[in-house]
Amino acid sequence: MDAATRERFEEFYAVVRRIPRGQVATYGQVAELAGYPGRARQVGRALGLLPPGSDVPWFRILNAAGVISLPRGDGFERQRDALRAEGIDVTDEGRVRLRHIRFLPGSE
DNA sequence: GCGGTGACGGTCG
DNA sequence: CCGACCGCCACCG
Repeated sequence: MDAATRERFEEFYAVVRRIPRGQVATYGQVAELAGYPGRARQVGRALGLLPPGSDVPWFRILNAAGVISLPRGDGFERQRDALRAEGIDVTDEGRVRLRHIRFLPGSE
């Protein structure tokens, strides 16, 4: 991984850290806010590299449909539990009401 | 270097 | 609501 990529991933993390408790954002939104529109895929890649116990709230990131994108399994359940732990309604399928809890810059 | 893969997403039908 | 297509890009075999 080159320096430019690491730098970009750090910028993604910085955006994710700004998302308030109880709110969520989409991969594409994080990429856009970081200044890299169209690179939603790399946001997922970056979040996947986070070590356990990171201060980056990776679990507040969902896909554009408002659904957890992690494949079913331990990771999927950890994210679902983390969201519920902060009062967010999440269906067993991992869907939230995006329109109601989406992070909107400026409404912080 | 090439092709496939995947924590993605907008557009169309 | 769903699937197909295409654009995106780091990583892997």
